[in-house]
Amino acid sequence: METTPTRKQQTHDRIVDTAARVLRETGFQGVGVADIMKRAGLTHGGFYAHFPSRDALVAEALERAGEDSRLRLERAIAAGEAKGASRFRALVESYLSERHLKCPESGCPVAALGSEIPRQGEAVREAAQARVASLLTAVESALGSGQPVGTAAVVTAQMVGALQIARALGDNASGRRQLAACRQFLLEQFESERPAGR
Amino acid sequence: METTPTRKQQTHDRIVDTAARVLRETGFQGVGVADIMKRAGLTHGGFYAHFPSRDALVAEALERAGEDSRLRLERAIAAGEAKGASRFRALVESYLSERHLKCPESGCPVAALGSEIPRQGEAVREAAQARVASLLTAVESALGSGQPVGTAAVVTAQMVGALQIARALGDNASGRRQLAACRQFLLEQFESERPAGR
DNA sequence: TGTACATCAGTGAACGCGCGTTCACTGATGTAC
DNA sequence: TGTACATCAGTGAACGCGCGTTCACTGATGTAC
Repeated sequence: METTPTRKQQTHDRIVDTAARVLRETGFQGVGVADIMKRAGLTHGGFYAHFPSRDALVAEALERAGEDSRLRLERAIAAGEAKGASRFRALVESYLSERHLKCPESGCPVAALGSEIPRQGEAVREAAQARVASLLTAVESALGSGQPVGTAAVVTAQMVGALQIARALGDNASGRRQLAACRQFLLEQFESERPAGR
Repeated sequence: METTPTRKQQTHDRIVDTAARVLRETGFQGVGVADIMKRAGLTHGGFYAHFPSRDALVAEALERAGEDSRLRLERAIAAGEAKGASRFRALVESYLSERHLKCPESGCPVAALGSEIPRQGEAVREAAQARVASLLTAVESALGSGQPVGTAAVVTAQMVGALQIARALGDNASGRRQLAACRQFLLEQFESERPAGR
């Protein structure tokens, strides 16, 4: 029963999308009710017709950001496979790409917000934990079979840490060196399985 | 010419120490002028006799937090060596300890604040970059010689990412599993050099 | 098809609150003679 | 050693501002007949 969305649902969606971008770009505290509404082309007064509180929006935006990012990764993996790369190589090259370094607003929310998660209220923290779990699952599924238990945890930690350190260092030579070192290591270490046809 | 600190210098020091703890516990936005002064046993009015702005305090607190954490790590490494462990093992076991998981306020500021660094003002960002560089150096010096270029970057990324993901998951079984997986991997992979006397 | 009315989505002013910052003042410490 | 004064560190009230939240209202959309 896939009905066409009502006007209100469309607006709700637009607000969440806006917040999902701003959230990754400016952090949890950067999501202000009035600002998000303005960016979505609305006035702030209507906000509470859509969300019971600011935190509810943040939790929803986090979920949206995670879905965005997961789909983006999946597409990159599919594109890589089509070119003959392994799923794991495609994952690593996409996650640790210079594009992801430069554009947190369309990237992984775990990397963009990691250190702030433990300080959030319960609803937001739970939404964030679901995103962490989803990222771990995505990494697990990109790894070839036959990797020891805990490999997804290792790879995920390294990817998230690498991106954060590179972003902290800045979009310059030291940041890019940090990314490249981790990219190279992960591929040498874990790209065990060749794609079909090799 | 090591003079005894004046009364004002002592107070300044106490404020910075307080802020260095609160900063790691509650993040950049958690450092409020009035709150920090109150915790240091003062009223907020006197703040600007010590610092030109809130940001100046944050930058100084970040530096202090980094020094705190570096000294703590060095002591742990020395203690580990005394018990016959390699420097690298001591580093990893200390950085990825359950204590560090539970107590961000006395731990590494890069792990506690990583994702927020790119969004800070220039002075704070520069102080943070110095802390990242210092952490990379500490890891480098704990690694045995003969590791390929970029190994410190790899190890640092993994440790920072592991701690953040573990903290996001919470101080429970899943958080501890995350830590343990990375601890084990790092030791198996990089503990090449045995301490003197073996 | 056209009119009357109810419902709905969004507006904009207002609120209370906490924040960073400023400043006139006070009480304690230190110095000059 | 004791007194008079200058300097210093810290106090507490006040400011302007931005934030999350509330609410009476408006104009558009949809429904009944």
